[in-house]
Amino acid sequence: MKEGPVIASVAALLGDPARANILTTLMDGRALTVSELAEAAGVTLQTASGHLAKLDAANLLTAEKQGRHRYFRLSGPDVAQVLEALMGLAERTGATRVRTGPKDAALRSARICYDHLAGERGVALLKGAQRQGLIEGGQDLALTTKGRAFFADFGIDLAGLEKGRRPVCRACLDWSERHSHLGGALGAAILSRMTDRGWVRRETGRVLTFTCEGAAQFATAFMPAQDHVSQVA
Amino acid sequence: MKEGPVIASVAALLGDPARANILTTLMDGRALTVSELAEAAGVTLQTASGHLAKLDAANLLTAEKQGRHRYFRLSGPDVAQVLEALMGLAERTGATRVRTGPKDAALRSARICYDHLAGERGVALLKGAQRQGLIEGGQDLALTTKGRAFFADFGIDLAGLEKGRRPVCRACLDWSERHSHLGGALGAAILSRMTDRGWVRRETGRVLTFTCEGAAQFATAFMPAQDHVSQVA
DNA sequence: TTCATACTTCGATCTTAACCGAACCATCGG
DNA sequence: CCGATGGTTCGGTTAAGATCGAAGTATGAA
Repeated sequence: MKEGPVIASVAALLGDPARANILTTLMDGRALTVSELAEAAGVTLQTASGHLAKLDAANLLTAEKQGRHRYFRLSGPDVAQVLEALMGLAERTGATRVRTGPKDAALRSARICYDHLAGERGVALLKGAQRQGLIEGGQDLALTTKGRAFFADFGIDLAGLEKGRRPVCRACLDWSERHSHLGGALGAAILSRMTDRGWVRRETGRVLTFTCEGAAQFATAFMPAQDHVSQVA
Repeated sequence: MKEGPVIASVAALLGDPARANILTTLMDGRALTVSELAEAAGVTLQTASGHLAKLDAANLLTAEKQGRHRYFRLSGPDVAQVLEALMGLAERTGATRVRTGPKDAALRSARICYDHLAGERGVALLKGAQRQGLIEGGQDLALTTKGRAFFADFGIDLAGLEKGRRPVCRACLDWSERHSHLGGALGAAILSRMTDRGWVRRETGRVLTFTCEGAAQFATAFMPAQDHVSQVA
């Protein structure tokens, strides 16, 4: 009738457990096949295929055919952002399950949000960068000249990033912490450099684990002369 | 299984047309009775009562009893923000209806987003304030000293706002425009002052209309020496 | 060609939940 | 105390859609 149904159709799409599983699985930014997603969602191949068709029709996913596989990925960072926002709401809702497993703790410590670092470490990264005067602004973020030098030194091609359509700095609200972490092209580039250097390793799902040395270097780089983040098992 | 269901339960709540209608009706920040919401959603009283109970249980709404009425309102600005975000997704989804009625145009021009100004005018307000150097930052917004003087002069008690828990400046993504408008305590205060002064009138639903004089004063205040926003019927 | 894998489409079943009628509480006005 | 209005609870109906088995299509390998 009014404008309600407009949001209802999207929300209904996200409201099915199988589809929600598919989407959250894709939140790490990778592209997965139908069978992989079916497994992740806990449904059969046919069922998953149907769900993916719907999500694709709604432009929440993009499909890519390679041989006899079809790879699906989130169609953009904005989709991931809405999903994170919903997780935040879910937390306040009380729907979040009480049993906080070990994997959950790992997730809170460090995880991938689409293609950048999230969780405690992600929030710490942004806070540290702001404290050091590399990035300024609270909600609309911008690089300082000092920051430009720092990240160039870190091995990031800023000019290249700025050519793209994607915003360089973007504050992305973290559902587990209550603060923002750094998204955007820069956030993605930083994570990419960190994996290149072996600071961090991708586990199953969205979990990221820092190597022992990686954690130390991360700390000296982004939060010098400051308490380090407590280690989480 | 995974973490999907966490978001699924919330999303499913938003995914029913009746409930979506209820929520979007409440997006103007007012508190409405069960019967009013039933009417807005196009369902009977009993049905609406059931929906409201669910939304209340999920902490998306807060209820307030007054005599034999029960007033419901959104439980916070963050709920409204998620709803706006979903509208944004809906647009990209193509689910947005093609028939763009006259009311739709009015909505795009100026509307209430929870308790602050949104739509073309809302975006223009923030842009103007930034251009004049009253507010700085792109995503995390902050008042400049010049801005503090300006809004104090505008009749806003900044010290009072800063005492509250609510962030003073907050960028809120606009679903119709593609830019942010100003939310937070300051956004709410500005709209409040504008209605006090008779610049703007609240229509049915979320629509806001500027008086002729109000539009002029709005323009001189926030976008001096610049093209004015085109008038929308 | 033939077989196997990856996926889609179709059809039937079955669960969920939205919906309303009717009856039941609560509050207000007299 | 009574009637009227606003809201909730209950039960039965109904419609939507999630699910999977089975059959069909496309790609790759042998």
